[in-house]
Amino acid sequence: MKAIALQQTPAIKLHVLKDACGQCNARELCLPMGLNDDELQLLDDVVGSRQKLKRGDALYRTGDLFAAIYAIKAGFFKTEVVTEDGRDHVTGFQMNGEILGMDGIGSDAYTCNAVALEDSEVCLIPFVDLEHLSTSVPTLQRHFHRVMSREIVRDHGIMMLLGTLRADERLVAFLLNLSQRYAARGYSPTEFHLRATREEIGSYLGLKLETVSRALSQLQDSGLIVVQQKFIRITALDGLKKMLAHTQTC
Amino acid sequence: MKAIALQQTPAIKLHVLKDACGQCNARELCLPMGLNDDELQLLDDVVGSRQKLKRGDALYRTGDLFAAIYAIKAGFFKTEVVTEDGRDHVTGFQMNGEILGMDGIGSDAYTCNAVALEDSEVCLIPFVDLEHLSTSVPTLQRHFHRVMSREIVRDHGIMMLLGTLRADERLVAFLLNLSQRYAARGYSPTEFHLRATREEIGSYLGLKLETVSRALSQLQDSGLIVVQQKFIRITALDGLKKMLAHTQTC
DNA sequence: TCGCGCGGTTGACCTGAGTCAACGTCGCGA
DNA sequence: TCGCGACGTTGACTCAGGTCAACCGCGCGA
Repeated sequence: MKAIALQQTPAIKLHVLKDACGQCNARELCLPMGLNDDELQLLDDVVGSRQKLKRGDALYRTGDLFAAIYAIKAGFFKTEVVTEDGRDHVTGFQMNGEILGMDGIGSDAYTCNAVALEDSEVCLIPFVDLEHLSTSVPTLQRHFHRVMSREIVRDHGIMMLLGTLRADERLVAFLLNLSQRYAARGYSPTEFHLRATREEIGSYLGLKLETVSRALSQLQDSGLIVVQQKFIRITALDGLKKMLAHTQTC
Repeated sequence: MKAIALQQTPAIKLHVLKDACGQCNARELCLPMGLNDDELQLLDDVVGSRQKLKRGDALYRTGDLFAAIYAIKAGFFKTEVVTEDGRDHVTGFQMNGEILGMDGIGSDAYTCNAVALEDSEVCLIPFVDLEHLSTSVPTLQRHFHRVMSREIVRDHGIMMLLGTLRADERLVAFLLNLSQRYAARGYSPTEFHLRATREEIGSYLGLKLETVSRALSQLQDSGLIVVQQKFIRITALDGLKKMLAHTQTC
């Protein structure tokens, strides 16, 4: 095993230099998922420049011409839709391995703002190239469709949340979702930093910032979590899950 | 003009017999949008059986194995997500020319129920065939991506609605959306029948059925609409639009 | 180092929508 | 034709979450 790995070193070096998908620690969650080495190489050729963003920078804004989707290499983003009359609403929080910009495909312009909530890095993927490559790499085509479909399913989940859950239940669903996504990335599922403000979380959950603050305090008083500003420790994961599970059952 | 049309009759007859996309009156809103005649023929070959549904029939249910998406030829559907604990939530209403089933792509199983709200007819499109064809017909590939993307954008709009609008504003947004979609299909934008019950509308908008009823009555009292059971006549389209536009502006 | 401002918490009060209940109406099947 | 059941409307009351306001504390820049 070791010997084989060593023999492969030169080829791997090349990848490292290119800083490509094959070496990205988000690859297993990202677009390359399920691709073999050859297909991965083809995708590498399509993935364009990396782009670094500072906290607060917008990756794209509503109305910007659509040309590419973005894979998040590292960092944390929010997407928000804004109406003419100034109302805005956070539609999601995205972390490494997730894809940004699919909202732009339908109208050749992005329909929301994507803003970095911490210093971040993304990979630009020109959409025409991706479409072209996916005509010859069925695995990639299929996987891209899956990614889009899951975005739709995710949105349905949020619609359900916004339409049927109480304030504290929404908060719990949000925390459990974060917990699960951090776990999938090898981070602690029970200790993490919120990158969003109470106001952004509130916008996402259809609540006011005061309500978010109160609900967090209440969960802390119940001994389910510990809150220190943006730091969250979940002390009773099962307890949180139970809060969601049997709300209307009994 | 007339003569040319007559000359084409034999070819058209063939299509009519097949009852295919080329003759479907929903084609301009549906998957064939933007395809030329040759491409249309290829798509026709892929589109499988038609399927008729009675009011109340489910086209598919949560957990059913995913194999196809469906184009609505005629009729009206709702999609609803259901949780283990019995909560359910209507995520959308679909009419002719729209695509159902894209929620199933991501996990090889449908993630919601699609139920006919009136007698309806759909075209079954085997998904593997669609993916295969779209590798050789870029226009189709691109259009399918657009359709999925628009679904995402639509969902973002509903999230905004659920997160930020008051009950009466949600109702108005819902009515204006229906109005606009009927108009796009050549029906009256100001007179139509709701196919959904007050409860289904409420679920969609994150409201209780009583609130929907009250909001409708209130809009009628304001002279903006006339409600007779499921029949709606919009008497002041501008007035409704204004209700949404300048809610927080002044 | 200090002070300012942003983000967060908490309390008091208010209101929009939910809840519960009674009643009306339409359409269908016996 | 009648009666039943599903759907819809309306009223009275309740309460979850919004609003407004005061205060705290941390971090950043002068």
